[in-house]
Amino acid sequence: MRIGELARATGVEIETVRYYEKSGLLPEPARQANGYRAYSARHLERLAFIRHCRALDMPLADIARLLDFNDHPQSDCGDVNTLIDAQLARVRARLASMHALEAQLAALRARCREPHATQECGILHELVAAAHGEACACHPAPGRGGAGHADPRVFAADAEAPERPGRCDNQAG
Amino acid sequence: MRIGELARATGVEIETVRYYEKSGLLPEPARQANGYRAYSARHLERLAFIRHCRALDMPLADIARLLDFNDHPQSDCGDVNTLIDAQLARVRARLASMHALEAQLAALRARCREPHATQECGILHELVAAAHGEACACHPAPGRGGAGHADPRVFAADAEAPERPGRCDNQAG
DNA sequence: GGTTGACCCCGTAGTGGCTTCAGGGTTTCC
DNA sequence: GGAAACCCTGAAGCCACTACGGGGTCAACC
Repeated sequence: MRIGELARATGVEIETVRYYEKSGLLPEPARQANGYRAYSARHLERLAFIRHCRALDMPLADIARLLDFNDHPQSDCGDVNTLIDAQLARVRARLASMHALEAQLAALRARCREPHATQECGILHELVAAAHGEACACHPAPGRGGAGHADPRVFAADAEAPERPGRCDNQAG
Repeated sequence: MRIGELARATGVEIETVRYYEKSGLLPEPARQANGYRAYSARHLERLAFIRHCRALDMPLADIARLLDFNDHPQSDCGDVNTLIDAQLARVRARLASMHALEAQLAALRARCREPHATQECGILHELVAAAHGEACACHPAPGRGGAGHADPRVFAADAEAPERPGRCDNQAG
């Protein structure tokens, strides 16, 4: 099985397959006489597994660990739970902030229904007002002490990040 | 106002402030005799605006365009609408796929309640089965024709991406 | 046998939005 | 006067790819 077939069979792009190999997720396949990669059924299986986990938005490092568990069935699977829990926590945190985000954007969009000069644009006025610290959905208090902005980092950090100083104690206004 | 004060006032990290300057979002400030950056109220305002837009998860390129509209109040604001609409569409598409994701992860997690050997781990079994093409929440059909996996690219592409061949017609099994 | 086109190889660089690092200088406080 | 806090710059690292450049291989067709 050549790389193109493998790619078609799993729905993973050829470049991505080579990338997984380089990153150590997919073992190096045998080579044909001409240097082409020759994949086995085991590769197909493993790549499909990776693909599925990626569809679950897991980081490659976590997938590597799952593959490792899979390769060593004797080990305790407690860490699998932890791993899935962490992923679930990440997804839920993201989901929560994205709901807030959607509400804000929808409200923002409602401020401007028809074309007009930018000067009177409700959207820009709202954004500027919010930036000034006036009330808005994600930025309630005009000075200090409010819940403040949703932290942009929530998409990257959250759940298992080591503690860091907050960035949301907005004092402008 | 030095960079540290600006950073504290807006809740943006110092490095990020410099990064925004380098990317052209924030105009270069004046310098003190010792070379330190000296920011004005206008910078504070602009950075707060950027921060607010980033909290709305807008790409920096879009923010640059909003700032440009803001700087030219005479222009028509139709593009502001388009921009917010695109952002809203992106967020909604992401939300939808994240909801599906959460359901899958929760179902997966339910397969494994207590510690045991990896060999009997319901989570791994489910993942492997799914990768094999057997039924699972995101991968219903055992061969072809199902809705297939959620496309990982949905987080990057979606809404306004140019048409591309689908990657989800999984034929493994 | 020459050409076309599909397929494959490799290494490197680019994406976005930062973050970190290395290696310095300046200011402030005790 | 020495330590700590602050500031500077440029470059590299992060993630998970994606794209590019420049080449080799192979089967089919004229």
